[in-house]
Amino acid sequence: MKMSDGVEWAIHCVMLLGALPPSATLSGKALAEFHGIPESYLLKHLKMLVTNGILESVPGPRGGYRLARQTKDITLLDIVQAVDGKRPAFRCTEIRRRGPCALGDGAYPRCCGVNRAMMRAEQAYRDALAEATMKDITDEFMANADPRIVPLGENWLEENTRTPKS
Amino acid sequence: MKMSDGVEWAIHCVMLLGALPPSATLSGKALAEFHGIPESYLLKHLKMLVTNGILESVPGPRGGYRLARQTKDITLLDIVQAVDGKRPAFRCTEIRRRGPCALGDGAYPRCCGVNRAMMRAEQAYRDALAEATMKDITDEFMANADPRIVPLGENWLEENTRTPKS
DNA sequence: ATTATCGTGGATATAATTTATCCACGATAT
DNA sequence: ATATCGTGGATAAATTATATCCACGATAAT
Repeated sequence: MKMSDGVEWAIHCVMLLGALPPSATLSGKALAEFHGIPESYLLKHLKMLVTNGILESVPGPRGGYRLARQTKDITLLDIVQAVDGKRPAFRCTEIRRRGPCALGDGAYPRCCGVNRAMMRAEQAYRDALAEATMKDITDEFMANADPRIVPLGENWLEENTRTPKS
Repeated sequence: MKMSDGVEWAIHCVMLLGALPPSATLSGKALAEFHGIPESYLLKHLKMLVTNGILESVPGPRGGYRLARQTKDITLLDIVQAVDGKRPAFRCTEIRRRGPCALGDGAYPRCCGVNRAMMRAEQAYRDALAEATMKDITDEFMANADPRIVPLGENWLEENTRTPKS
């Protein structure tokens, strides 16, 4: 069971976009370069973040991506579900209805108990992800980062930040 | 993110083996037939359950598989980790160390905060799985199953159960 | 107006992983 | 001796993840 690498990319992109002034943007190209990841594939994931209301996109020159809401209102769960989808990892195939001892569909009014137990565990996972806001993660990152990184990042942002009219 | 179908197969196999008398076995073929799943692939997963000390295997005629310990001492976590492995779903690729603003390895003494948050969520998931014993799941299944299934299952078990010498 | 920049969406290729099958082998009970 | 059963390795097929490319519409600068 492996989560898409795009989730990690998306989280770090949201972190970086959270450092921008209001309404400013970063282009997909800039986001890819900053993180050293393939641009053409990252765009797919950024699009999913736009579709799910986590990012806004601005077309045209000086356009790019920016946060659609504050980092305190974006959780890891939001990003994971936007990029990796909302389908459960465990997919019940109704094994109990197969084989020589199975009965007709009417004999299984309740959801399979195995499935219910797995769903409970996945809910605990989602609850924990929903507890982690991007603001908390970003703050923790800034508090513990090597001091040399701050001016580097500020300098880079200054060169790459776009400010569209709208 | 999808979990291997083998996990569901393995759980139901453990459930069925839990209904056997002590030291009795079911062959891989019988387990596959009962659940209507491919035998040759199921054997791979059964082997993992043996390797991880959840099942015991008995070779030779009248051989097969049986539980290595009681269902109350087997949790969903045991089976999930045996079949699907113990590697985390989220694998940090250290994105922070890439790109134009990255520093040398010495600048990152602590584990990435994103990774730590994801690990916390996965730990909550594992905790929930460890709470679910196969005894609980089996008991719940028997209590809620259609009454017609019980004699069917008992009959099938009687025909397919093997009792090896050791 | 014209042009260059940028995100969107679809089509498509490549790589990795999952799923599935097969066969030779050793162990064991009849 | 022989038939049954699990083990382990090799291999193939199917599915999913990863990655690239291009035509298109929108926008800002000139």
